[in-house]
Amino acid sequence: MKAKQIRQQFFDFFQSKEHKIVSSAPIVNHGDPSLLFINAGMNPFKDFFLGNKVAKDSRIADTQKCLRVSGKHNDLEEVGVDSYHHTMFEMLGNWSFGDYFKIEAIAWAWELLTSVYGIDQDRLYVTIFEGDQADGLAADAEAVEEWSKWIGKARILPFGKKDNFWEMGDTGPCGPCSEIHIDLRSQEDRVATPAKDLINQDHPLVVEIWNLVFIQYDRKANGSLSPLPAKHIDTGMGFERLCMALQGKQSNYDTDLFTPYLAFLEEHTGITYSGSYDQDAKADMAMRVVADHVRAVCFTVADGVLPSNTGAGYVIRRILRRAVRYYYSFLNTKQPLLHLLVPLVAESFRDIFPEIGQQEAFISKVVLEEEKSFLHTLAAGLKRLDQLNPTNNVIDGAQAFELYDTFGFPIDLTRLIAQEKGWQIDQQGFEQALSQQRNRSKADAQKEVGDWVEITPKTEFDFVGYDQLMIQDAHIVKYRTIRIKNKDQYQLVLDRSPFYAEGGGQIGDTGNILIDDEVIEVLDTVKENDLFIHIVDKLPKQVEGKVRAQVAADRRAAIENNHSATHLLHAALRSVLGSHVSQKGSLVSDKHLRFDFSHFQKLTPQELSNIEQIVNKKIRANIDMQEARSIPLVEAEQAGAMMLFGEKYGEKVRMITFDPDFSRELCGGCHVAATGNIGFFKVVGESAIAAGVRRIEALTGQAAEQYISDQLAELSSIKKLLKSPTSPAAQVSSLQQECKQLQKALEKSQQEQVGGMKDGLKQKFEEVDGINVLISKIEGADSKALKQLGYQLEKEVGNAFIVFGSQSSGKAQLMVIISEALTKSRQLHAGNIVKSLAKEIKGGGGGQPFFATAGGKDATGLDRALAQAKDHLTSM
RNA sequence: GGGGGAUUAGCUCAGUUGGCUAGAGCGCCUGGUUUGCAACCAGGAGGUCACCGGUUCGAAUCCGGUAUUCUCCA
Repeated sequence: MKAKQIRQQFFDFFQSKEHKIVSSAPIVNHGDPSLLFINAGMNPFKDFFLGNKVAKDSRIADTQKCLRVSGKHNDLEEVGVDSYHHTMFEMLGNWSFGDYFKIEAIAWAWELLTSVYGIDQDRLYVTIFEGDQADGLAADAEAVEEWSKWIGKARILPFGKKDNFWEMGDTGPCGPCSEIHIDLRSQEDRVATPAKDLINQDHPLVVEIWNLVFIQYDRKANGSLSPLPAKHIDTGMGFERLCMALQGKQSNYDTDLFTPYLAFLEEHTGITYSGSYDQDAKADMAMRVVADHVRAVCFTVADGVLPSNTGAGYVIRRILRRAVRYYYSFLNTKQPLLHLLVPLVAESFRDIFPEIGQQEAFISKVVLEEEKSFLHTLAAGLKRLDQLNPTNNVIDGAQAFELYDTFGFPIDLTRLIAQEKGWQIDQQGFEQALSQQRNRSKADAQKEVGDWVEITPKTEFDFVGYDQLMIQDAHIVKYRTIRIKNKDQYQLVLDRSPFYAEGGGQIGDTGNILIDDEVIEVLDTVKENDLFIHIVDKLPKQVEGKVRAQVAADRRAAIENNHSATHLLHAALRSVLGSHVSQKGSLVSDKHLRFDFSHFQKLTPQELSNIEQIVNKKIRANIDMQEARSIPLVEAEQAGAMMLFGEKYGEKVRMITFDPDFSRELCGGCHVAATGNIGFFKVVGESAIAAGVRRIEALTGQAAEQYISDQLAELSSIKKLLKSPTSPAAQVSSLQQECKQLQKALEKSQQEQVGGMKDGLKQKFEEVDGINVLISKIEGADSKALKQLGYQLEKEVGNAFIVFGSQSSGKAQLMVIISEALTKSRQLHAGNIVKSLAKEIKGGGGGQPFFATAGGKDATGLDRALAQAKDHLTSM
């Protein structure tokens, strides 16, 4: 059975059990710094379990794109080594939010696996929670009872808290779970070792395929458990493993989810994939690494993360580079390879995750550029490594670390090449350097977070800033002090607030809070989960009672101008450049706006001016803003709103429209009431920021006006200077040419001058002891010209000993030039001579045997110095 | 956010502890040669050594700052 069918059957089955089939949430977790990527199927539904939100449908099933690569679940270095670890994987799940519980969850799981998928019942085992004394929990008898209806008691195995009790965090919903394991070993192996001894032992063929979590308790802050009023089901089935089981394979990589990539790699590299998991089967491992990583990279890029050097982007970069490292080292490939696999990924997921295919060209480009850049990094590192000359054949830790840290050259590659050269690496030194770097970064990031001081117990917070900029009746909910880099920062939370917290690219509001005649400045507003935090300059003396909260109105108006203009720009870009344009980033401040979008070429001046014209036209049309503040996602979708990175199920969204036929976007930010407020829009910059991503910077309103008048002022002052009111550009161009000609003429004239002087000086040479000697004081020559003069004289006269003295602005200078042959035959050293002479002018100097200079403060000594010069010659 | 690099001709890069008039390959221009692929020979143009400041007799080179960029860590 093909993977595609397996997935479809899962959906069909749960649909028949009245589940709503929803699409996967984006793999990238925008806006939650504590979790960069979705790493489990239940992630997008967290709020339903926590009770923060109520699900519209109480039964849901889906397949969720997941990425496990950082944080608690760090599988990256495992991937490729074994048959079942992945960076990106799909998690099938069915969910009950306060609806059905263990009876149905267990019965349906069994039905799907055995009746629909036809898995041999003999190969299945289930585990249940055995209870925990510390928590005062008995074994999960209910689960045992339900399982007993379907499977023999001997195959229901109890396990402890570690394997069979699931908790989301330190507090909150949790409960026992029950896992279904499958034994895929051969008949002989099954006879030799009973499966029950291998469960939860990391055996590649005795694996968990489905975890049913029964959420029935609430973990309190004091560690105790209390029963939840509404019980939930949360299940997760690893799709790749399921395919392995149903396709009768021994490895996830042998399923049709991965074989297309392996086949392509075989053909492209000429190396045969043998499916070995032996430590030395490096090529096999490398192929698995590439096959796995290309999926992860495609999915994350499609969901809006680009390789970069921070945050989520850095994780993507590391995955991509790991793939390059492996094909570079073990597949004998030194050219970009990964991007060639992108079309295969797009094809493989066309029906279920169309976002890959929709952005195929873009993803390929991003991957290719990143590959190129890393291959370049590798080449530079190799060169550097080649120049290394280790003592005792050991590369010391600092050097290895420098390669890694500064030049991005992977340590395992260093090790590999070192081995080939018969060198070793001081591993300990490397680790030490690495941990020093970690500590530095940690020390920097350290901040002391003080406890919240609660004033008004409140869990709901209202943002009223869409409609009001000032309210009189807010209350302080809590406040705290945070110490960052030895500076105190004060944070305040209000029950209601007109202050917009930084998010969605829009910066946070500033303003003030008035309490009891005390004015507190609000320096910034930020969001922590759903909490709006006002960063203030001091803590109020009086914390109880009503406070007045007032947003700085002019600044906010400027922000709104820029935000609405961003929407108009986005729409204009799509109409001028095409619908492949999608937002890759955005910054909206009071000063300007910045919009990053996918597009492959530099915008022509014509395109830019078209875009400006469209935006300004829409501004002049003074279109009213239409706001749908809280509508279901589907409704927005049907209305044709532009979706950025996809949204997750169940979210209520806010839709902002400026003319239903022009701009309609999901957006949580602040906007003008009508586009006329924006006044004027002006693009001030267009540039590339990454492969396939361009950035437009623009100004609106007063800032745009100011920009234009500054430019015009500059132009008019240029015109004034040129005394040419009509065509300053032509004037400048002709001036440039004239300047160049003059420079050439000047150069020529200087050369002639030096030439003339040279002829005169040539006559002054006298022969001393078979050497052509010239000792002369030259007035008003700068050192560069003097040097040039000296060199030319030496060249033309030959066998020469030349000493020049000169002075300018009270300072004296000496220069000694000796023909190279003389420095050898007569043991003359210009540097030593000039040093000695320099004493007369109270200065110092030096140089090489054939050329040296010295400078001094005492110009009166110049004559004495020159007189002495000859002595140095004769005394030799 | 913190650490470490880099920035030299149109492009890719050399430039040793500060010391000759800053080089190479490719590309470009001129002439020659040649009906053979990224051909060969001779000559030539092209550089504010990222920018600003400092140290020094002397700075591409050392020091400080700024900008851009790469890289590792968080």
